[in-house]
Amino acid sequence: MLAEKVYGLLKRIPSGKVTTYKALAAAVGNPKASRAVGNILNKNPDLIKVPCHRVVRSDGSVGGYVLGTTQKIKLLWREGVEIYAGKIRKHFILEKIR
DNA sequence: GCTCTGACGATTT
DNA sequence: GAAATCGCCAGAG
Repeated sequence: MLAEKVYGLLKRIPSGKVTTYKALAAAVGNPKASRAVGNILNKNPDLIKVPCHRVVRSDGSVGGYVLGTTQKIKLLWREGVEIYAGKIRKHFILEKIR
């Protein structure tokens, strides 16, 4: 099950860093499943256990969030991630997951 | 089990 | 460089 892996990997993402849907998909062995990954996070069963707000789009844009992108950005800043013009600074993007 | 959906990605206007 | 287009995959109905 892809969802299981995704959640597992997400928990490994350190605070102050973010990752992309693509990297996440690649990490589970399916680089093209980025879309599916987003779909999974969207239906995220445990918003507390899984830091889904640390996942952004590969182009640097924030992407979506159940509580709204605004809230998402807010959370990221709180963790030390800088975002300008709705774009995540690439320096904070963890493209390789463990 | 088939069809539709979507928090995406890369490419092409 | 922004917007539309096509392709991809895993869940949900």
